[in-house]
Amino acid sequence: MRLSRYFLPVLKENPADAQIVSHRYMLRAGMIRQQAAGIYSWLPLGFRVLRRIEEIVHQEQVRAGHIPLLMPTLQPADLWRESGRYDDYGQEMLRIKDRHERDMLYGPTNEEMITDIFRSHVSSYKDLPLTLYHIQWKFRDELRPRFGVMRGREFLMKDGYNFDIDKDAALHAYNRHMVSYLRTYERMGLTAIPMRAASGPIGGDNTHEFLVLANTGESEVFYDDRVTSLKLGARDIDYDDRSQVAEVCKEFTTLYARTDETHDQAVFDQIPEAHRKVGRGIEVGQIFYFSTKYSEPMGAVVVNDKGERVPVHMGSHGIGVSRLLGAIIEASHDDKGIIWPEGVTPFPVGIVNLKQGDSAADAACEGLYKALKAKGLEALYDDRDERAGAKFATMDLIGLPWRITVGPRGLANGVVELTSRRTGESEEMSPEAAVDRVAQIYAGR
RNA sequence: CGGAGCGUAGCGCAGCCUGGUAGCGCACCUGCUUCGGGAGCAGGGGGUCGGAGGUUCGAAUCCUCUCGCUCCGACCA
Repeated sequence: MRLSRYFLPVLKENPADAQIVSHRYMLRAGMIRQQAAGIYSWLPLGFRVLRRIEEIVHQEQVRAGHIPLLMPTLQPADLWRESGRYDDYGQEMLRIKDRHERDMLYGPTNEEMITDIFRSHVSSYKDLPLTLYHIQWKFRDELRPRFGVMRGREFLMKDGYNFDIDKDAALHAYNRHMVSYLRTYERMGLTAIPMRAASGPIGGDNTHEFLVLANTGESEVFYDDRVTSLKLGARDIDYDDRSQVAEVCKEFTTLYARTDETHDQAVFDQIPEAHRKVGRGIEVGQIFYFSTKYSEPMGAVVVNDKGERVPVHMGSHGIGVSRLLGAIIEASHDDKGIIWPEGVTPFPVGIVNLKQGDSAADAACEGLYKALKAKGLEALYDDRDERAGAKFATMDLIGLPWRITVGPRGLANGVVELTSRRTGESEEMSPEAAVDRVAQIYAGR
């Protein structure tokens, strides 16, 4: 993408309403535009990152054996009357009437609807296990939206639902989700710690929240800091292998890590003092096992191998997709702007032409741009007629992890500069070498 | 929802107290100079002062109502 033809409305000054760094940078980098309290348009740069995050979530869900579908944003109230949540949910649920005065609602979550789909089409234990998920916009009419996309009213969420014949099978689904989530967050360059959580209005007694450590987080967290060095890495996981998956979960949940909701000071005090940490975290996901809470009232039953009709065991599992943008920025930025991890960056690399109009510089940039494209990498080429300082400032702000700087001075020696946004370190090399290096960095992305 | 505050150009703000017909910086447009970390000079365009009533010869400014947004607290992916 050539910046001169892109739509990237960056701001030099900080918008007054943005209180936290991720919100400020998302506005300044031209990623979002607020339309109402807690409701945002996604401008091209923000939209690219959102799509990228969504893609990673999809890939890891499918890898775990979960099946994508898509349910609507608007739902009939009757389904919610069946589960009893139409009255329980309160003002957070946006209620709407259609032209025939039928009660509708903008879905805050989809347990009822997925259960309805399940009960109409599945009737035998032979069709289990089954996990369906979607990534869809939700609306929760928060009392107080704030912090940009971190706490919006409209937000994009991945929500998945497992249907299993018994508790053991459902707990395996729970574990499978935990592992797939760990992998999902790692691919985004995040350390998200599973912490035992309290169940909210969704219900259930087995639940973990995934927290990204950040001092702007809304939850207070207590943890043994050795959890932060646990990594899933590239290990090969068979998601159908119950014991292997359970082992991974055990590895990641044995060390103490809890939010203020479930914190137990007595247990916490037993951690060696050097590892005992109190901090703040951003909740980026949550998994639940809630047994037959929805299947029973809504009649989601299957016939088991003895010919008996039994309610299925369910769980629901969510990842806040739009919130993740904020969380990633909170975890990865400096005073100049965002620093995108390679996994989610809107463009893999930026090209800065220091002297637009200089025939050698222009030609070198064009060559780099095309060579990168040939390797499947779409660079953001700053071909504007701006001074070097303005171009650097823009690149730093929008946070592309790698930058190739091209100027007449370097070209006279046959080199361009490859700079890491994270470390600020630069290395001079030939344009061909720069392309190869970038391609190597993104190999297997 | 309880408490506090703010709505004046795309963004950041001044003007309001003490009414007299709207201003500054950034951004934008034109020209010249400049050009390896947000350039300088000159010129220019853009605003129903959130909205509706009211007071007044006259309202961004005073009064009433209303809408929106933000912050602190209690709740949530």
